[in-house]
Amino acid sequence: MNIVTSQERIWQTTLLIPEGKVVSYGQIADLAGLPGRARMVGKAMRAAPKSMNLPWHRVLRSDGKIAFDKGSDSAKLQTGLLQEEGVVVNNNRVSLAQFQWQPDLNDMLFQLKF
DNA sequence: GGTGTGACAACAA
DNA sequence: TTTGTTGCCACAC
Repeated sequence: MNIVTSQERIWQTTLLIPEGKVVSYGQIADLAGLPGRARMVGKAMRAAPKSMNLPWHRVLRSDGKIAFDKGSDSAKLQTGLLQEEGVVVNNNRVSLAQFQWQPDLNDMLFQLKF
């Protein structure tokens, strides 16, 4: 009886993404407890109401590219929002090695700092 | 309940 | 790097 829909879990997970970081659709799905359901994430983003202030712009494809066509308005908007947060976007794509969010592990490493 | 579709991912060439 | 294929699952017909 899981009354909570998949997309609600996806939204909650998406809200956890820190500024200046990005994640892939698959990663969101994974963190939301829905491995392999990357496409559901896209649908959830589309269905998400603006009022919840969802950071959808921090969600990219697995290779770091923005999910929209380069020329589209949405892609431009997303690029702008990311750059405002300090994320560098080149030719419609982001360097995941530099900006991909690594939950918990990131904090752990930061605290340990050997 | 079959079929097509989708803000995706992994893999091959 | 780009393109084509296949797997994935929810949703609309």
